[in-house]
Amino acid sequence: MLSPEEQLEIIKRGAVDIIEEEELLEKLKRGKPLRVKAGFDPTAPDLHLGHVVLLRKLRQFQDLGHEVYIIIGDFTATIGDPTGRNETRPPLSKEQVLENAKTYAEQAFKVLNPERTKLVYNSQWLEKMTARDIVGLTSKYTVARMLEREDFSKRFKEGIPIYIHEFLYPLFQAYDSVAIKADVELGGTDQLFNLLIGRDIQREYGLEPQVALTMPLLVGLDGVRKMSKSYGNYVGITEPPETMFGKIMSIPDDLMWDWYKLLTDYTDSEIENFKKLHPRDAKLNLAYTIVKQFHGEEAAKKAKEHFLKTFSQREFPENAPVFKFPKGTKIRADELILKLGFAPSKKEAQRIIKSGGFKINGEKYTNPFGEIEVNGELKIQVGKKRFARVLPED
RNA sequence: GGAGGGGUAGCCAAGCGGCCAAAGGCAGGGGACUGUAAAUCCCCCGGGCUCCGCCCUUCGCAGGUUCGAAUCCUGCCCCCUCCA
Repeated sequence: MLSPEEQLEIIKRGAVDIIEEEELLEKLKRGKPLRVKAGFDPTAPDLHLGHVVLLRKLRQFQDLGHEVYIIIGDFTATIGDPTGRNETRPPLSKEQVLENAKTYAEQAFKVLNPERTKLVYNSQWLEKMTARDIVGLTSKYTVARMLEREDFSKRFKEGIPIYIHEFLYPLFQAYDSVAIKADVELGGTDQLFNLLIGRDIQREYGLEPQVALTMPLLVGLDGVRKMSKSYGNYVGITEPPETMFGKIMSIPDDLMWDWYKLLTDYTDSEIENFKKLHPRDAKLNLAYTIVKQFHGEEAAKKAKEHFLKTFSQREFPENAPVFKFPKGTKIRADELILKLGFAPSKKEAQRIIKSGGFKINGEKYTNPFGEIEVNGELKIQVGKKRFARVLPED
C-alpha cells in the first residue's frame, strides 16, 4: 500500500478541483478504505470516452485500495437534473431507468474493478422519506444559495421558469452522500455545485463532509464542445475497434494532449516525449492505446493496420460489409447507394455520384442513372469512409 | 387581468402578394490538397421523375381572400417582454 502522500499524488493527476486537499490527506492517513461516490445519470446508458475520464479516476481509487459506490439515480431520474441545461429535463420511467442501469454497469466494468464496486439505487432511501423528512432536508439550505448556481441564476434572470422540484435535485444528490457516508465524491466540473452541497448537507446531518473532486469535461471530436451524445461528437466505448480508431484519429491535433492525459496511463514526461513525434504518429499511438483498453491488444493492432491501409494507402478494407444480390441484377447507381444505406435519399445519392464520391472497383463512376450489373464482385466506395462489397448470388 | 413582440428547412436567421424550395451563417455531405485531421479552395445540401426540364410536399395549426400567399384576413395553439 502506498503512503497517503503518494496516493494523493496519483489522485491529483488530471483533477481540476479537490475541495479540500488537506481533508483528503487526513482521510487517507487513517489507513481505512475510503468510500468514493459517483452518481450515474440513468438517462444516458451509452457510455463514451467522456464518462471514461471519471471511471478511470474511480479505478485509480480502487487500485489504491478504496471502495467505489456508484449511485444509480433511479429516484432522482424521475425528477430530472437541470445541470448544464437551460430547460427542464423530462423524467424517465422506472423500467427505463433500471434497464439503463444494467447497460451502464456492463459498460462501466470495462474500466472499473467489479470486486470493489457497489451499485446502489437511491430509491432505497429516498422513497422512504416522509414529507416531514423532506421538509427537514429542505430546511437546511436556502434559496439564495441555490441561486448561486449559474444555470439557476441565469434562468432566473432571463425569466425562464425554474420549477421548485428542480431545487430538490441537488438536495437529494447531497442526501445520497449522507446515506452512504461518502468520503469523496467525483464528478465533472459541471457537477462542482452539487458536490459542494453534499458537503454542507453532510455537515448538517452530523457527518464529516466529503471531499469534492472534479475532473475536466473531455472535449469531443469536433475539438470545441464537450463530448456528448447529443452533439454527435463522441466515441462510444462499445464501438467496434476500427470505428473507435478512426474517430480518435479524426480529432484535431491540439486536442490529443488532453486526451493523452485524461484517457491513458502515460506520465507527463512520456507525453512530453510524444510531442516530439510527428503528430500523426503521436495520434496513432493515442488511438492504439485507447482502443487497446477496450478491445485488447490484438484488436488494437488490427484496427491500426486497417486504418493505415484504408486512409494512408487508400486500400479497400477486407472486412467491408458484404451485400448479396441475385446474379445478373441490374440496378441504377443511385438506387444501389440507397440500398446499401450510404445515403438517406436518392437525391443525396445522386449528388454524391455527380461530385465524384462514388467508386466501383477503384474507378470513379459518375453517372447517377447508369445501370450496374452484378456479375462478379464489386468493391463499392462512397465518400472516403463508406465501403461495401457487393457479391452475386445464384 | 392589461399592453406589446414572435413562431420560416437540423439549428440560428432574412423574406412580408408573383422572379421563393425560400438570402446569409452554422452544422452536414462530396471533391481537391494533406500527415488522418485542421486550415484553405470548389461543389452540394426537401423529396421524386432516365433529370439540362418536369412534378409533389414544406414557412406554428385550421380555414378564407386572390389568377397567384411564407407574405393579406379570421379563428385556434404555443412562446417571450413589460405592467398588474
